[in-house]
Amino acid sequence: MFLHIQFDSETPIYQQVKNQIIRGIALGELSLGESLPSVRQLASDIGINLHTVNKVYNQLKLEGWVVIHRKSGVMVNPDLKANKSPDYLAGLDTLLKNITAEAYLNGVSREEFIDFIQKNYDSYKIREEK
Amino acid sequence: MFLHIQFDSETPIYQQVKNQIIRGIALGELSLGESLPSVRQLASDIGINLHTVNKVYNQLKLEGWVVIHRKSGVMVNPDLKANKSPDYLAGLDTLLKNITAEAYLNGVSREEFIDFIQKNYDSYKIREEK
DNA sequence: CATTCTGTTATATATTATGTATAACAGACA
DNA sequence: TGTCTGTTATACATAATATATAACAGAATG
Repeated sequence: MFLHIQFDSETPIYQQVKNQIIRGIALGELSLGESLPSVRQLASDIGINLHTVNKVYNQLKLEGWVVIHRKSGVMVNPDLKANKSPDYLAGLDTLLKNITAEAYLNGVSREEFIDFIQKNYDSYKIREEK
Repeated sequence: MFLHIQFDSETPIYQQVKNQIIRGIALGELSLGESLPSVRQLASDIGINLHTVNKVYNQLKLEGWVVIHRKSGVMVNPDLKANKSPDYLAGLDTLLKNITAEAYLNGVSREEFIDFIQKNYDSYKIREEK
């Protein structure tokens, strides 16, 4: 797996795992329909508790990123749907307002900021399941 | 004051207050050198505890957003300095990678995203102290 | 000098979030 | 029958968040 967890980070472990899985899908490192490790396997790989992984998978399921079948386990949702819900957009709005304000005050120019966003977007490409 | 706190939010109160003060500076709603309410006053206005506000002011001081003088109280730092430290930039990098990945998967186009960033930046302008 | 306002510190308490530990359950599959 | 899945239950420890009450020390003002 491609996960790198910082155990001394202020960001909770489960949040780091969750973020990296979602990013993995966007980058195409995880294809749609691809199987993810079992809760026990991933927990063992990272060196964390089973329940922490289970929490991640559960949230990913609730948010539609993965589907879970008994026994077959967890896989990236083969039918990912765009979710521009009002709640999501409202949260994104607030988040970006705060981040850009701080970046502006810290001397990050609009051009720098946008260039960074563009480079990120250019690296994203959903990889279809085979 | 211009603060609007959502008490049912997952975002901690102190974090909301902190974000809104920083954003207030970027928007020019707070001028450099402007006095902020005392810890007790602001706590009373919002309807929260004195210590929660004190925590905010303390973090803002440590990060250089405000200066605090005994008795004269808290004011927006008249000599704000850009802080593009490696730590800050690394945190911003990780944060934006995660946000853009999720936005991409949720169907927010690069153009939409960038347009939003631009409009934010256009609204920022530090207001100098008089 | 006494009052009043500052931020600050100290204690204590309550609730929630995070993470771990151990165990067991039920479905699916070989 | 084992063995693998996710899932649930229970318990525990630690940290984060927020409140409550009280007191302290510096600075300004009457």
